Amino acid sequence: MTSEFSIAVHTLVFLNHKQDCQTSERIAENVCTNPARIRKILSKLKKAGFIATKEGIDGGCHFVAEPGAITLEMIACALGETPVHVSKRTGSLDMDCQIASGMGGVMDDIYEQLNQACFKKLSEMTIADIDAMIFPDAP
Amino acid sequence: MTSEFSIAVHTLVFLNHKQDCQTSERIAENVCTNPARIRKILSKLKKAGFIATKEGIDGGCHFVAEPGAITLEMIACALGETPVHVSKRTGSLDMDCQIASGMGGVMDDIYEQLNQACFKKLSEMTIADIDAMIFPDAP
DNA sequence: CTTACTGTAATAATAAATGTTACAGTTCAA
DNA sequence: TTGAACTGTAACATTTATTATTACAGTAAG
Repeated sequence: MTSEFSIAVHTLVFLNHKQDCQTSERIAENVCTNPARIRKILSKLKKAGFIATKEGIDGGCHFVAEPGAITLEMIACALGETPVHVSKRTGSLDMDCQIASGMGGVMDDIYEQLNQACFKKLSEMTIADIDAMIFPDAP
Repeated sequence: MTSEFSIAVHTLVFLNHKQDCQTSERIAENVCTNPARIRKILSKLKKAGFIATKEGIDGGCHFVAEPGAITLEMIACALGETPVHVSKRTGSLDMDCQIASGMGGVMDDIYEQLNQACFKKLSEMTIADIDAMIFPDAP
């Protein structure tokens, strides 16, 4: 998982809380990163239909979805995140040994299962849930 | 998850299959990496009691545990792996905003839950299971 | 037509993972 | 008792992935 995911969740919680239009600069300030990175992430969140953006002066973005309906799984998907991933495969397909040639695929399967387990967990949490963790005394 | 985990599992399957003593060089060859890396990982697997090593000429290592009793969770623990981790935290504790100061901790909790889900999955797979995937026609 | 934004790409900097080299220590056997 | 073939471990180099920075074209409002 990259920090894009943390940033996206943070951003949505922020936009949900401040209902008015926010600029990428204000969001970046709250998240502690730079506006260009925020805009790149906003663009994916917009494609997924979670937020709406407005260009030009007085532009910015705001939350347009139902916070209780947006799960962290949906966000991770919108970003194309893979919670568990390993770049290097061990062994090599063209080796004349069932272990050396087969372990790469077997481990891929296992990581796939781990990802499914993660997505299942993420599907059980919504932006509304996170908001409630940050503001436990809200009405 | 780093590739150390894939290498460790591959190594244990390899050692389990070849019951005799194997050098780090042979293992490295099968895994497609270098002997020094293998030795570093073997040292952790040894501490966990999965293998025994022998120094000096004619040295090497061999599997000493019951393949059906060694789960992938035990291996991941022995290596100190964290399946899901994000280095950067968003926001900052000293900011005067509940979201900016609180999201870091909330996301840490979530990643912790994902890790638990992964470990649970990993606890359901043993070296014997992996061996059976590689050699489906074994007795 | 100027100001304050978004959208996006190119590039730079930083951090993490992996590979390489080196060498002291161990064991065995000639 | 010396040398060959290993392990164990650390230091360093390289590669790859992630994050930050800069830049600029496009848009909307006044």
